[in-house]
Amino acid sequence: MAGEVRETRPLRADARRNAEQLLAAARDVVVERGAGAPLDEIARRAGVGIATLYRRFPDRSALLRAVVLDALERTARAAAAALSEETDGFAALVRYMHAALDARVSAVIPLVLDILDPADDDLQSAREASAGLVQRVVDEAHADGSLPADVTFGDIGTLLVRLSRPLPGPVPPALDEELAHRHLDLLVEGLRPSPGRRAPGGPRLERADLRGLQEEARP
Amino acid sequence: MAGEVRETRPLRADARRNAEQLLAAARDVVVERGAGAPLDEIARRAGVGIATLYRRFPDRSALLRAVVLDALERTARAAAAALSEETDGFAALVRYMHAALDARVSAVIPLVLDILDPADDDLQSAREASAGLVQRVVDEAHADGSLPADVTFGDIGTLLVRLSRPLPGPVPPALDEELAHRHLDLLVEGLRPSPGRRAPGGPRLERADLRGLQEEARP
DNA sequence: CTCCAAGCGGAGAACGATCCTCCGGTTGTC
DNA sequence: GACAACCGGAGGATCGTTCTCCGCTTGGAG
Repeated sequence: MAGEVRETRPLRADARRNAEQLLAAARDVVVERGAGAPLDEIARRAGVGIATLYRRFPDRSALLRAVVLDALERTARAAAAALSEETDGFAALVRYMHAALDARVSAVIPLVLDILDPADDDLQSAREASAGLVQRVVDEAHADGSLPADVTFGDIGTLLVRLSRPLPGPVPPALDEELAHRHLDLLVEGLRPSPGRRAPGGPRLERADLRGLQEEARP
Repeated sequence: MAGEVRETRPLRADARRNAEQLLAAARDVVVERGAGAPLDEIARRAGVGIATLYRRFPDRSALLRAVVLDALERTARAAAAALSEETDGFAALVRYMHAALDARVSAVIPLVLDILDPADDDLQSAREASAGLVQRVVDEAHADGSLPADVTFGDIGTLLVRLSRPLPGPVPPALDEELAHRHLDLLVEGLRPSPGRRAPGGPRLERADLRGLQEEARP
C-alpha cells in the first residue's frame, strides 16, 4: 500500500486493516466533500475511532499525501496494464479510462494536489511516473491513427476528472458509478475518428500546459 | 429577474443592481463550493456588504430559492429558443446544451434543489415548465432520427451537470469555460448517429426516473 | 439644489462545527 | 497467559459562520 507513514516494524494485523480502511474512506470523502472534509467523517466512514486516524496520520496533510500516492500508483498500474495487454491504441486508451474511473483517481488528485508540498520527492516521482505512462497511452493511440490529433493529453485528463466526480444530488453511489461508465461510453464514440467528425473548438492542452497551470497558481 | 423576495414598490436603482449581483455571485459561489457556501463570500464576491445580502434575502434558503428560480427560467428560455430557431432536432439539442453550459444552470440545480421546500408552488411550476421544454428538445431529436434512441433525457441532463461543474484545481475561470464547451463538442460527436456506433451500457434514465430519485431521498 | 427615506457597510457577540489530546479498556501475538 | 500494541470516544480549545445593530452614504422627487 502506498503512502505508509513510517517503515518501522510492521503494524499489527488490525492496525494495518484500519489504515487501509482509512485510506479508502479518505479517498471517498475527499472526492465527495473536498480537501477540507471533516476528519471525523473519514474516521466514521472507515469504521474507526477518530484517535486511530490521528495515530496513523499525524495531520491532515499526511493523510492526503497518502491518498494521493495511492491514487497515483493506481493510475500508473492501470496505464501500464492497458499498454501491455491491448494491441490497438484506442482500445488501450478506453480501457485505461474505464479503469481510472473505477479507481476514482482523477477526482481526488486535483482536489488535493495543491495542498501538498510541491518539493516532496516521493510525490514528484509518483506523479512523473504516472503521467508518463498515461502520456504513452495517448501517444500510442495518436501514432495508431486511432485517436485524432486534436484530442490531447489534457483532454483525456480533464475529461476523466469530469466523469470521475460523483454527481451532486440524490444519486445513490451504485447508480452514479454505472452512469459514469455509461457516459464514458458515449464520450468515447466522439473521440473515435470517423468520416464526418467535426473538430472540437477551444484550447488543446498538453501535459506541459497542465503543469504550467499548477506552477502559476503557486505564488 | 426571477425570485424577487417581495412585489412591493420597486427597489431603488442601486438596490436592484445589488440584488442582481448577489444572485449572480450566489450562483457562482454555490457552483464552486456547494449549497453550504459561506454567505460572507457571496456578499464579498458581489461587491456588497453582508448586511445587504441579509436585507434582500432573509435567510439562506430564500437566496437559494431565488437562484434556482433564475436558473430554471434561463434553461427554459434556452430550450424555447433552440426549439423555435433551429430546424434540425440535433442542432437544436446541441444549441440548447451550449446555452445551458453558459448559464451554469445545470450545476446549480442539483446542488440546491434538495434543500428547498418541495411543496413550493413557484418552484414546482418553474421546474415543470423548464423540464417540459427540455423534454421536447430531446423528443424532437429522437423523432428526427438525429439522436439515437438509447440516449435519454436523463443522459442529457446528467451530462450537462458533469460539463457545467467547474474543474477542481488551479484552472482559471475563462479557461474552464472554454474547456467545458470543447468537451461538449467532443461529446456531441459521440451522441450523433453513425454507422459503426456502439451502444452505451448502463441505465437509461428518463425524466420520471430522475424525479423518482429525488422523491426517494425525502423520507 | 436640497432633503430625507431608502439603502449601505462592517464590527463583533453568539453560535456551531471541527480539531486533537488523553486515558481507561480491548485485542493480537509470542 | 501476559504484555505490548492498539483502540474508542469524551470533551476542552480553537476556528469559521451567522446575523444583528447602528452610524454613515446616496438616489431621486420636488
